[in-house]
Amino acid sequence: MLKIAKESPHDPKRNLILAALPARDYERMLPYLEFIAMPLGWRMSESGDHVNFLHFPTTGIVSLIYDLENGASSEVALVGNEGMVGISIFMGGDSMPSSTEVQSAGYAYRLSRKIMKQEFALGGELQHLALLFTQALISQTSQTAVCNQHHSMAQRLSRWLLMSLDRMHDDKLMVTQELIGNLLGVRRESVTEAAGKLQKDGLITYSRGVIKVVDRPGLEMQVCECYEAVKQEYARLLTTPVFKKGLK
Amino acid sequence: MLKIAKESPHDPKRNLILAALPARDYERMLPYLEFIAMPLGWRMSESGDHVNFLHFPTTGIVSLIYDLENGASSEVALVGNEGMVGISIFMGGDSMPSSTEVQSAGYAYRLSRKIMKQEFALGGELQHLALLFTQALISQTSQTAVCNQHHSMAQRLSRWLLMSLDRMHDDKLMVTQELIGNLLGVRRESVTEAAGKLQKDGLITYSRGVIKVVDRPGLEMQVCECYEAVKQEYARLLTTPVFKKGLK
DNA sequence: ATTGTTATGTTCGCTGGCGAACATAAGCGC
DNA sequence: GCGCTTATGTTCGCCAGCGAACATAACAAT
Repeated sequence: MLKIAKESPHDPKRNLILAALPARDYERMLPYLEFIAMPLGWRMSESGDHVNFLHFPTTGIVSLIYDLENGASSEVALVGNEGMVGISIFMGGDSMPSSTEVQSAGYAYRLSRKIMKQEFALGGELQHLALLFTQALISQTSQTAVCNQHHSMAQRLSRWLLMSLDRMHDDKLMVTQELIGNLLGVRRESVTEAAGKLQKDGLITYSRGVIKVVDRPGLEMQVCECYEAVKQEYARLLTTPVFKKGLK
Repeated sequence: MLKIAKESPHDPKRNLILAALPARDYERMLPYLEFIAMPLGWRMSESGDHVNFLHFPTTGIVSLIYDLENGASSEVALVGNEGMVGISIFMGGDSMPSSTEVQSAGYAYRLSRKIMKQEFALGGELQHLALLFTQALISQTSQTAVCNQHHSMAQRLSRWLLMSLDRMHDDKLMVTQELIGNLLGVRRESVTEAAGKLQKDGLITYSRGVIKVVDRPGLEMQVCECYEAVKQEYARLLTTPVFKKGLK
C-alpha cells in the first residue's frame, strides 16, 4: 500500500473540514470519499444544475459565479481547501443559481449526495462544520457585494490575489488577466491597468498567464478592508472547532 | 379570549416559515413564540453582536446591512414575512458581520436562542425550512453583489422598490430618499435623480418620505433581471414545502 | 526563421455616479 | 401665521470604468 505524505493532495485531511472531523465520523465517511481531479477551467456545475456531489478540495480553487443575461458575470465567492463546494445538497435546494468553475487546478474528495444527506442528518460535527462554513460563505458573498460597489479596481484585484494566494500552496497564480476580468466582472483592460500599477509599485510581477506576488505585505497594505474582514470571519467561524478537536 | 383575524400581525402564521410548519411542530413551539413590535429604524443587531433571538416577521421589513470603515454601507438583503432574522443562531456562528435594521415598521414573533437550537437539533421540518430560507438568502445576497456592479441606479432602485413592495401589505413605502441612498450605498442625490425619472415616467409618485407605486407592471418592465431571478429562487425553494404541507 | 496565436499594452471619447455647495419646499410646533 | 426642521431639487466639475479599436510582444508549432 502506498504511503501518502501529509502534504499530498491525496490526504483527505488537507481539506480543513475533513481534518476537523472527530475520528469516528471521519472514518465512517472515509470509504465513501472519492478522490477526483479538478482540472483548470472545469465547469463543475452550471446555474440550476441538480448537484450530485459535495466536493471537499484538498488543493486548487473553485469560483462561485453568477451569470447575467447579457453575458456579463461576477464571481461571488472563492472556495479552496478550507471549505466545500455543493452546499445545496445539505441546504436542501438541490441546485443553486450560481455556476462553479475551477479557477486553479487541483484535487478534491467528493461525497455522493445520498451519503452526504445521511451524514448531515445525523446532526453531528459534520453538520456543525458544514453550517459554519456556509455562514462564512455568506459573509464572503456579502462582503463582495459591498466591495464591488465601493472599492477601486486595484483594491479589488489585490483582494482577489490575496484570497487566491491564501488558498494556494505557492506564490504563483496561473491565470490570465482576461480571466480575472471575467471573474471580477470588469474588462480585461481594466485589469491590465490595475495589474500594471501593482507591478510598477513592486508588489507583483506577471507575464503571460502567470502572476507572482513578490511583496505580500505591501499588497496587504493597500488592499481594502474587505480582505481582512472576510479572513477574520473565516478564522472565527472555522478555526475554533479545528482547535477544539486538536485538543481532544 | 381574543379572536385573532388571519390578516392581523398577531397571527404567527402570517410568517410563511411558521405557516409551513406541520401542526405538531407548530404547536410545540407556539408557547415559546413571543410577540414583539419592530419599530421603524430599530437596530435589531449590530455587526458582531451575539444574537439572542430568532425573529419571524409577520409584517414589516428588515434590512441586512454591511458597514464599511469609512462610514459607507450597503444593504445585502431584505427580509420580510417570508423569512427570519438571526440565522447565525442555528448556523452556529452566534453573530454575523452584518447589522440588521428595521426598514419598515411591523411585528414579529421571536424565539429564544436556546429554544431555537433545541428545535433545530430535532432535524425536523423547521430545520429543513430554516436551511431552505438560508439558501434563498444566499441567492439574494449573491444577486445583489452582481447587481451592484452591473446595473444602473434606476434599475437598482426599481428592484429595491419592488422587493420592498413584495414584503408589504400596501403599495406605499414610508421611506426617505436619504435612507434609500444609505441602503443602496449611493448618495441621496443619485436616488433623487433616479426617483425623479421613475416619477416622470409615471411609475411612482412620492413626497416627503412616502413613495407610492402607481404602475407596478411598468416598474417590472424596466427593472433588471435580478428582481425576477431572486423572486423565482425564493418561490422554488420556499413555496414547495408550504404547498406540500397544504396538501396533507 | 516564419507564421499564427494568445496575452498584454495603449489610446480616445463617453457616461454614471461622486463630492460639494446651494436652492426650494413641505410639514411641524407654537 | 412664523420660523424651524427635514425632504427634495439642481448644478458643476471630476474621475473610474466602459466600449472600441488597434499595437506590441511572448510563446508554440513547424
